[in-house]
Formats: sequence, structure tokens, C-alpha cells
Amino acid sequence: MKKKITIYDIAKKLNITAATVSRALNDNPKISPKTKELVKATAENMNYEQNRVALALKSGKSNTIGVIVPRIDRDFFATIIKGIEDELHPYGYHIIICQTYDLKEREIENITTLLNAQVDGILMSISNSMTEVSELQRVLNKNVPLIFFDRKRDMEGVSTVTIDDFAGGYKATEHLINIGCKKIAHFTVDRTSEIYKLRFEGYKQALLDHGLEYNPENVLELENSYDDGKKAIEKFLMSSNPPDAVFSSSDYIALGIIQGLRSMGYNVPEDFCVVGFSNEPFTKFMELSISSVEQFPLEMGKTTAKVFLEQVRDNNGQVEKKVVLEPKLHIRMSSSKEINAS
Amino acid sequence: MKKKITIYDIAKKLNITAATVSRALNDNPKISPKTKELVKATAENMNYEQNRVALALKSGKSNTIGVIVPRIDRDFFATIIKGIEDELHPYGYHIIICQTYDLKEREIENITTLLNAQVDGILMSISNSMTEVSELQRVLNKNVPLIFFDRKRDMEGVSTVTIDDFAGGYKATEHLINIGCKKIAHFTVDRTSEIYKLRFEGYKQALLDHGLEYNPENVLELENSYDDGKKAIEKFLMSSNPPDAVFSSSDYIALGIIQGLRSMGYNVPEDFCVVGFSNEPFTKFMELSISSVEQFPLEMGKTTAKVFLEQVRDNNGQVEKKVVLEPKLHIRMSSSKEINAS
DNA sequence: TTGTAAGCGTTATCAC
DNA sequence: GTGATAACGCTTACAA
Repeated sequence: MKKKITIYDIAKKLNITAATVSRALNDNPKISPKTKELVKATAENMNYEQNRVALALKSGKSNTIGVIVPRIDRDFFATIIKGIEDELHPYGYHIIICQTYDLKEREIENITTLLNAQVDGILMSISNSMTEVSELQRVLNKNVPLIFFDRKRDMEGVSTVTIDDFAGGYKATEHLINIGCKKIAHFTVDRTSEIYKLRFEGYKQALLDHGLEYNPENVLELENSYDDGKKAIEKFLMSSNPPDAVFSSSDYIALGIIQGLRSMGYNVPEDFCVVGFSNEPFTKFMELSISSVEQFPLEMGKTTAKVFLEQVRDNNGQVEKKVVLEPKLHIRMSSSKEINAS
Repeated sequence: MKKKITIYDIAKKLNITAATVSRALNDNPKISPKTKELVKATAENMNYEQNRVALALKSGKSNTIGVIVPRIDRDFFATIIKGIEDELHPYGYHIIICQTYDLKEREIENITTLLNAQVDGILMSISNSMTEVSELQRVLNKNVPLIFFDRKRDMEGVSTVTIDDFAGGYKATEHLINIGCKKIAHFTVDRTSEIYKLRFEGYKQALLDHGLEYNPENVLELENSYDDGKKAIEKFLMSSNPPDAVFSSSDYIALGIIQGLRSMGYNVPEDFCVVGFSNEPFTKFMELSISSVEQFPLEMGKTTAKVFLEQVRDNNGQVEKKVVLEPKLHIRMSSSKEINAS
């Protein structure tokens, strides 16, 4: 039972040729119904299973697509992957997962292995450190569809599925203004990354549009972690004229901020309001729930998959798509001054 | 730039044969250093990249392994996958992700496609509904290593990496007893699944070992969801002699329980203690943090990968491994009567 | 040290 | 309708 059955085995058994078997299994109309049935029956009988590697070599299509993310153990990315898988599974595609940990070398390496594996497409969230586009050009040179989601870079021939990060930052900040916050700080991550840059710009614009002063000193770039958020706010509050709210581009940082505030005796939301970004599950579950901007990762994953499918369908139409999803602000306890939680 | 470069292309350019090119690229010692260098240089130059599909067809090894989980957007599974990827990536393996949503048909389908894709191994958390082992036998028949993690089934030739669920249930229950709870209920999920059965048995044994009565009426089987936990506890509390604690085999149910308790005016942990299972991130982040049993998913994933690697290394030694990890109880606010939170 | 040729399992292009 | 054969890109005996 250890040997794998090929179409030759079943051809031999039936005294026909492998070509006929192949045709019969693929429902080629030129094959008589009689042999078709016979072949299918014996194939079933012998536990035949098509070797898709051989098919991939022959056809150049592997029915496999590569997905590259910074890391998989973040709800945001896991959910995107789920969306991609849900959408692509019915079409017989497999998903190969690669993590980059935001390292450029890992990203290049992953692209190489995915190309070598003859994937039919690469869907990726490009890492901050990926500065040269030349490596990505290799993908396009091989005629492999490339699509960015969430973290993109502008590149000819590459479709993107992102969220309107500017609008997200704007909405969050405007909300803080509307509930009466006067001095709103912004905690963010490395702004060479477009997503953080745009959220920041949304923040800034909201301030200006509402006649508030924009002061660069109120903007802090941190590592994307709980600890850094906590430390940063504790330091910040020591200053002579501390803020009364923070819009954070990261939920993890927002969480740290809130814990820091409470450890210093501040009441949230009475003394200080906080809004995060990403709508990570814990923001909702916390007893003092955190306001956050939802990015709809499931929809983002599904949309990315759909864009890929379209691109494959009419690969002549090389027009790149730029899908931008609208973020949604969830107002919760951490910023509920007059308005109620939702 | 659209054509893919093969070893033939570079052979032609150098007026040698493809075999020599192949050997040179693979550092075959019989090739002169001179040609080796030459070949490697021109390969680099021509942007050659090995076609791993051809290699897979030739060698029968795809350097790809399949991972099957109920769903990827649960922190527990995402973290396991991360552990597997982290461990296997250095060895050049790719990970194909499949979701089953606990559906038997999906599981069978995924196994078929993975086998057709010629994966070098399948690591899976078997779903509750997968009653027949015959489908899984197909994997072994093809000589493809099969390893179960977390949710296993006893099967000859299959290694398993699990957690000691019995110990987890026992520890959680014993802790509740130790802090003075008198009537401890148990909320669980479908106990035809071994993990839930064992957690239940640990619960039962702990009661008996401490001279407490075991009453089946205090055990409820629910869907694994927040809503069901909330509804169940609210109903339960209506009874004449309600419990004063619940050990839940699911963190999501535990979360629902706590919200239900508070909506009915109970104080946690003063009036009622709760312990969950899985140590999902939110249990820690909540202001009223939830005690929970940690399953060490990262370690579980890594261990599973290691067992796979060992199995591949000495495939003659067909001895199956049974690794059982020790769970750890995290005592937090939801069950901190006399003892302090950790 | 290198060339020749077969083979991995399919499918596609000719023939008949 | 079916058979023979080449081809996908690579590795590997076997020769030379």
C-alpha cells in the first residue's frame, strides 16, 4: 500500500494508454462514455489520486498562492488570512503562509522561496523595512500577480487593498475633539510606514480643521508594544502641561497608556480619554473598553483574494486596482465623556 | 523578461550540459572549482531561480508541510502555527494552512488536497466530528508523516503533542476548592472531543479527591461562545441552590459567565469565582482579569514541528512519540479570594 | 571531470 | 475514440 498509484498503473490494468486515462479523468468529450466510466471506476477502486506536482510542472500553475505577513499571531493578520482562505478555498487554491517579522531579509527570502515554489500569486503586507522595490520587481517579471494589503507601497502593476488610514486618524481625533478634549497627543509607530504616516496626518488635519494647535511635541513615535505605551504616558504626564487625551495608532500602545494612567491615579475617561487603532479583540473585552478604529480585516482579506481572482481571470487587463476600505470608529468607555458607549 | 530561466538556458550560454549546471549549482564535488564558479556566476547573472516544482516531482519531496486547524483566527491556533513556522522555516519547509471549521467534509477534503500537493507531512488538530480514522489512514498509506497536536485521536503510527488536559482541569478545580468554593460547576463543550472529556474528568477527580460531591447536574455542555456562557450562567443562577464557582473549559464561555454574573449583580470574585481555559490574551488584559489554564501554544507548535523533524530524520524508527505538555494555571482576579493575583 | 539519457506524473499535439 | 510521443525542469546512474 506504500506505492503511489499513477495513471500508468490504471492504464496497464485496463490495457489502454495513460493518455486515455488522463482524458477520461478530465472528462474529455472525445472519450466514449463507456471507457470514461470504466476508468473512473477503477481509479476510485485503486485509490488513485492526482499528483498535482506533476500537473504544476506541466501547466506552470500550482494552484497555490503565497501570503506574506509580518507575523501570524496577531488577530489582525490571522483574520486577514482567514478571509483570504475563505475566499480562495472554493477555487481550489492553497495558501502558503510566510512571516517576515518586519525583517527585510526574511521578506526577500520568502519571496524567493515562493517564486521557486511556483505560486500563482503573492499577496503581502509589505514590511516597513522593505525599502527597495527591486526585489518585488522579480515577482512581476515572472508574471506572478502581486497584491499588497494593508501595508502597501506604490508600484506599477500592483493592486492594493488598504484601509483609509487618514480617515481613521481623522475620525478618531475629531471624536476626541467633539467630546471636549483640549490637548490631544498622538502616539504612533515608525512613520516611514505609510499606514502610520497617514494616521498621523489624519490626526494633524483634524486638529487644524477644528482650530486647534498642532504641536509636534505632542507626537511620540514608539515601539508597537504595551510596555512602551505605558512608559511613554507615565513620562509624558510629568510634563508641566500634560495632554488630556491620546489618539494612539496602536491598540497595544493604547492599552499601555490606560494602564499607565490608572497607575498614576488618573480616571479614564473622566480625566483623560484614549482612542486606539485596530479594534483588537481585547479592546472590546476589557471592562474599561477601549475606543478603537476598526480595520475590517476579514473583509480586507476577502477583498484581496477577490482582486487576485479578477486579475487572474482577465490577465490581459493589466489595470491595477486600488481598493480603499472605510474604517469605522468604535466609541467605547475609554473616550465616553458625554456620548455613551457603543 | 517574462520567460523563466532554466538550467538549460545557462548550459547553452556556457556550452556545457544541463547536468553539469545542475551539479555545479548543487556543489557536487566532482565538478571542477573553475566551472562551478563560472556556472554560479552566470546563474546569478541571468537571475536563475530553481524550479522547486520540478525538483519535487523528481525527488518526491516538496519541502512543504500541511497544517490543518479548525480555524486560524483563534489566538491559540495562530500561535501554534507560528511555533510550527518558526521551527520549520530554517529547514526550508513551507507551511500550507487549511481550515476545517470542525467540519468532517472539510477535513477530508483538505487531506486529499494536501496529499495531492505531495506535502512531506501533515500536522493537524483533528476536529471533533472526525469520527472515522479510515480517511486518515490514507495519509499513512502514502508514507506521509502524520502528527496530531492538541486534539488527537489514538492511531497507530501517529505521534501526538498534547497538553495534559486532565491535569489542567484538576488544577483549576483544586484551586477553586482551596480558596473555599463549596459548590463548583463545570461548563464545557462537546465531550466526545478528548480534550474536553479530559478536562471534565480532571474536574470530577479533583472534587472527589477533596471529599466534595460530584453532581452531573452541575456540568453543562455548551457551544464554545461568549453568548452561550452568558445565557447559561444566567439560567443557572435562577436555580434554588446555585453554585459559587465555575470551572469553564473555554475562556470565551468564562468571559460570558463573568458578564452574566455582573449583569445579575454578583460580585466576582467575592460572591462567585471563575476559572477559564486557554489563557487567551483577553483574559489577562481585562480589568477583572480571568484566571485561566495556559496551554503554551507556541511551545506546542514548536514541539510538533520538532517531532516531525525527528520522524523525518530517522524514518526507519517508526516509533510514535507521545509528548504531553504540562499546563499552567494562572490565578487572576476572577478567582482571587484569599490568594493574590499573579 | 563532464556528457548522455532516463525518469518523476501529467497533459497536449499529432497521428491513426 | 484512442494511441504514441514529446514536453514541463530537474537529478542521477551510467558512460566516456
